[in-house]
Amino acid sequence: MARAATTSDAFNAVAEPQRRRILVLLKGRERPVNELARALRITQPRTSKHLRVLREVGLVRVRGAGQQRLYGLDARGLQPVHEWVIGFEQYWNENFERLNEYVKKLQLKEHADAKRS
Amino acid sequence: MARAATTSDAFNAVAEPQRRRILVLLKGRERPVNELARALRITQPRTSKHLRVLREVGLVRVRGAGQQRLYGLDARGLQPVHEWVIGFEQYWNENFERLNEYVKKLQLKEHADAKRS
DNA sequence: TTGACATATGCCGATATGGACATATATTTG
DNA sequence: CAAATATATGTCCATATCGGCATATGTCAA
Repeated sequence: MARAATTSDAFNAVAEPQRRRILVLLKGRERPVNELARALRITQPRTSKHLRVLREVGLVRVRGAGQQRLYGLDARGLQPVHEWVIGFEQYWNENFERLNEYVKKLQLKEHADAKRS
Repeated sequence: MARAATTSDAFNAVAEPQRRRILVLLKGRERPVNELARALRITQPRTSKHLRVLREVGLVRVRGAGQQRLYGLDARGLQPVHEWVIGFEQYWNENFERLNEYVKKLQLKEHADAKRS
């Protein structure tokens, strides 16, 4: 088995820098493919392929508008990512660092006390 | 150019389910490789390789402890991921959905009014 | 229908897996 | 030093890209 498909879930889809940029660009409003391609300075085919991946994991929606196809953000799929990551927030928090240090010192102290008694 | 290396950044490292599980397991305390392998029910070599990736992006630290090597969490590298995702929070928020609907209706109304005048 | 413009797809090449297995390395102990 | 235990690495295989290019598909206008 090779690496998981980028279309397997939001985690994989979002691992690609260009796709993250696309999602950011779609924050404000819907945009047609060519506009995205120009903004990202990548070819149109590549843009379409990234959009396809994003569509397959449900992070964007498409809507035909004449000749164009307008892509819009559907960020709900990012919620699982957010929930997973938020579970680690305390570990990079400065306060947690302090608490951590404090606990360590306490443990050392208790250990020393136990030996002494 | 092929897909970005899993060691290129936290986004890629975390795209792998097993690696996410490893990070979760390391939340409470440091653990040796074999313990992680047993917990994940994957082979030891595979576990070591996942740990290597996590080490290369700085999400875990290693510490020799006798024959064992204890891996510990260093979640600071997840902060960029969190910051990126949090930028989309408003878009999956129920309140935002409502606001969105409201704005759309307003726009429709204005459009109609403009026509009428 | 023919053009023109906007997108989507197919194919090729180079690369980086993730998993299984065998094996090298490192550390502790007798 | 040799054996035992814990890890790390190298190799092989199958697969999934990502990018570029050519080209098919779709839509609108004259």
